[in-house]
Amino acid sequence: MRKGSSLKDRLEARLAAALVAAGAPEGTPAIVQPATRAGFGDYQANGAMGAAKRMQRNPRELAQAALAAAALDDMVSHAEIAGPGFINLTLSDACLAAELEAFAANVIAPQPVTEAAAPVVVDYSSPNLAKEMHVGHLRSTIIGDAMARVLEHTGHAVLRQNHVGDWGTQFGMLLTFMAELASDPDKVPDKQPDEHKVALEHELADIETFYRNAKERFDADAAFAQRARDTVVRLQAGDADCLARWQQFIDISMRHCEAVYSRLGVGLDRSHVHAESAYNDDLPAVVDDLEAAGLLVESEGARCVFLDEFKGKDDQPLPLIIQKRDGGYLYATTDLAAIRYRCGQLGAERILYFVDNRQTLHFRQVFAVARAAGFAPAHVELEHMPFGTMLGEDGRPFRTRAGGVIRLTDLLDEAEERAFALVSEKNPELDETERREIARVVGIGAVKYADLSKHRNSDYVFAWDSMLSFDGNTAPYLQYAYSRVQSLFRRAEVDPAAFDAPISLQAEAERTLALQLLRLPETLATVARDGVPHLLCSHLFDIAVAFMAFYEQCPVLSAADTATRESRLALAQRTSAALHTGLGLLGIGIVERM
RNA sequence: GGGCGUGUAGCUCAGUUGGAUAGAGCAUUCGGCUACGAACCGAAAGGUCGGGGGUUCGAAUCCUCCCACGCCCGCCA
Repeated sequence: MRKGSSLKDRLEARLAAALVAAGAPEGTPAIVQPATRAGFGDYQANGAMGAAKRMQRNPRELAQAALAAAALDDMVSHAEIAGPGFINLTLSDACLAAELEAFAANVIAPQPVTEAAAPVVVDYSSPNLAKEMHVGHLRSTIIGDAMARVLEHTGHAVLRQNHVGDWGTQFGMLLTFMAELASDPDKVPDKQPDEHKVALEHELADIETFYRNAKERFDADAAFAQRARDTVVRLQAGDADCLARWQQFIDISMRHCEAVYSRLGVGLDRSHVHAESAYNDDLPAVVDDLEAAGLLVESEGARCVFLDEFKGKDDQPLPLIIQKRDGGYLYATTDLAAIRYRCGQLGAERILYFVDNRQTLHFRQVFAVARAAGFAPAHVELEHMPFGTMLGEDGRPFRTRAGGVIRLTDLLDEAEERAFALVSEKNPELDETERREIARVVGIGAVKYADLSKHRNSDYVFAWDSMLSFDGNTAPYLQYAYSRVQSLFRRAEVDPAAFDAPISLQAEAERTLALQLLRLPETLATVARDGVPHLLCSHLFDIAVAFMAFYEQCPVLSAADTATRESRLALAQRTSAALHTGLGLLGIGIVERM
């Protein structure tokens, strides 16, 4: 049995083969899925109906023939044809017990990277270093990070790529403002009188404010604006002075990001940064390649690629601008260079972009051009994994009353504060240090889960209360379930990591829990394929609900006999491992008590 | 004007290549702590799946037309 293969996959493979054996065309899927209702067993196969229709055969007969040919006796204790041709399957207790036996190896342990697997590149977070990270960066950062973990767990070599913006036009403005402050500290805007002559380093401690002040200068002073534009040119031409100041700014801004990543428990560090500027030297080569491929066209002074499949207003051809009239490059050029690098140097077989859905058209164009230019060979999958825009509670694109954004730091502070108040109320007997630590894990977890648990493609409304909710389908519920299992082990005085015992499923609640646990691999496979971690959230929630029901109905420590007690402890142990692993893949922490 | 996306319970959202009686959480109502931790559990109530038409054994899901909202459509990223 292959590690990580799900029960569903195995049933699917056997029934699909059986359908073919029963006369269906090669490649006919069995369409196995969890049963839609309890009375229908554990899994159902719906493929016979569609196949029979195409073959003009009686669907129930085909289903019956397939079921016989599949010979599922080793897995299934009861099977029947229902309705127009559903195949309803009930897994045998022996099968469930055997699966639970191998749980640690098949489900919990990461799948080894097999074959000569080419790496999957995950492009996520990618903040613009000109500004401070704000709540709008949560989705890309958190979802991308969870996906990187899930892909690794399911046996892929993953290369995280943080394509930070460090080379855009705004840097001219920022560097000019920096130079001005360095030479004349009196120009520091007097937001507060005592900040009048602060050092540059101190000023840069709040990048968001720094950016706003620079922008104000830019908008108000034409001479300043011109100097800013000149600075961009000098920077991109490699002027040593500009580069030094740029480096200083980038370092400070990167440190801000790293602080946020660290608080969020996001697995990004400097080794994953491959900034826009890193492609600077490649850009002329990208242009040359496009030229050589005969794709470049000059239009209104700019060099563009026009592809037939993209039309703009009035059916006019839609350009992808590669090089501006003034010779400057744009983000399309950098994105093409990145694809060229990731395919050519990194040898990627799949590249995932966790980027705002407003860039959908941009990526469709860039991908198409990358194919046409040969930067991305046909076997490489380029996938934009778009996510929704953050809206305010009025349904308009999000802003604070001051027209700004909410800094991630402030959101996380608020989350921890609320969690601390809650844990202090629920468990005042814990000492403050422990309550602080619990508040940190619970608060951050709640924020992350709020983002992870929704389908990434829908817009979402920024609201403190829903983001910091601790009730219902939230991270704290899952963390609570985990801490309850741990409590069981503390009382039983056994180490869950070392404990094991034969499992025998008697009560209905035990069987339900077992099935939920064993479905984890099929969920992980879907998440890895489609980039949808919300399915993992909802599955972990199902596991937690099943555990809570089991916990209510099935006494563990005071079970009637030792065998039952140990069997239930073993089931609890699987639950603990599943929650630990699942939350870990989501990047959400756990606590032993809360 | 064209393209992309969204529209499901009062609110926030699930719904996996079309499957059987559309599911959760919150809120509401009712019940459960001398109990392996009540951040919990059980139950009830709540739906013309934006609207019309079509495809078929079967549609929230596929096709078509319409409505509402959001985003994108040449030198920002």
